Amino acid sequence: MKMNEGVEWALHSCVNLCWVGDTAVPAKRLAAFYELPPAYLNKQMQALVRAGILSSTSGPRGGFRLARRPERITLMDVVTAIEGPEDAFRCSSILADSPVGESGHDYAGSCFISMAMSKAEIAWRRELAATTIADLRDRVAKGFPESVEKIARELAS
Amino acid sequence: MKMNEGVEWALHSCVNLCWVGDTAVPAKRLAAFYELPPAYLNKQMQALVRAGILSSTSGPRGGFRLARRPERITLMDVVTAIEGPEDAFRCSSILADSPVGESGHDYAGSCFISMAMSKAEIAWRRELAATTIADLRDRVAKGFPESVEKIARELAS
DNA sequence: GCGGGTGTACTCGGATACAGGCTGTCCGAGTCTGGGCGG
DNA sequence: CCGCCCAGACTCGGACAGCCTGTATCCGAGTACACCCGC
Repeated sequence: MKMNEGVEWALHSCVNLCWVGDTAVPAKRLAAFYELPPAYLNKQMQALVRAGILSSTSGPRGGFRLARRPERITLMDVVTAIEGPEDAFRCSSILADSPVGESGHDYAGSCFISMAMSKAEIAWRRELAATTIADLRDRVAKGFPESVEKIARELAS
Repeated sequence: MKMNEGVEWALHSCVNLCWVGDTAVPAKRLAAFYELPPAYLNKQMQALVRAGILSSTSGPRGGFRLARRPERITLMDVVTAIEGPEDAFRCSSILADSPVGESGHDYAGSCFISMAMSKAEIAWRRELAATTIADLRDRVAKGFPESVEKIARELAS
């Protein structure tokens, strides 16, 4: 169970986009900041666009920008955009194939094991939804104020 | 991010092993209960043995049994045994390759993004650790008492 | 000098290869059982 | 009748293929800019 590496890239890039105001930043420059493969980061950004987290512009002076205020973007939004909406644990209803189960029945909501695993994932999602990109931005601004200007300059060049 | 299917199999099998007392049940019979591939389930059971959750016996009348009381086995233990101890989100310290980072430094404990993701995973793990195999066993006993005897008989045959 | 048209370069977006891990299978080592044999 | 020995079968354990998702890349469609030409 390994999370898509794009989640980390997407989160870092979203926070970075907070510092450049409303100007669009191309994937190439976002990738250069962390020395990431530009085309692959572009693929991840596309997922964020489809999820309505970013908006994209083509052509010269184009690129990506935040589609809404950072206060309205949670970590949960970003994770879901990259990983998809499905839970990590998926009840395959093996009970349906057992002597004590009913064939063809969906046990995702009734099997105690599935319910316990779902409860844990909900706790995880709740925690992710409680933090926003703005929270991260503020922590960086408070903890490393000297970096902010440098990031903005690097992404603008 | 999809969890190993063996986790579901292992959890079901652990609960089932609660009903047979201290007798060993071979992987072949555990697998037959859910019509699972026997050799592959055996592979997952091996992981539980390595984690000290089950004990195994070779030869006729051999098989797997719980290595300790179900009250002492949490869902977290089983998940860790199958999936490994690593977190789903792994900080790759991309900050170290950025203009504002220190090359070679490990940012797993200082990067705000990594910290936020870890906090969510801890909530998930805490929830998993709060439920034991005994809890699941009791819920089944309370909710489906007529199934218990049937399971025990099926696994003994 | 000014406006319009065109060419160019830039960027996103999706289609296309490559790799690693999960899924599934097979065979060998070890062990317990059960029956046969000898005392 | 009892105890020992041996053959057989059973089970775990690790080594070996196949597939599917994540990783990485490339090329085409669309667009905005900048330059050039004509008025």
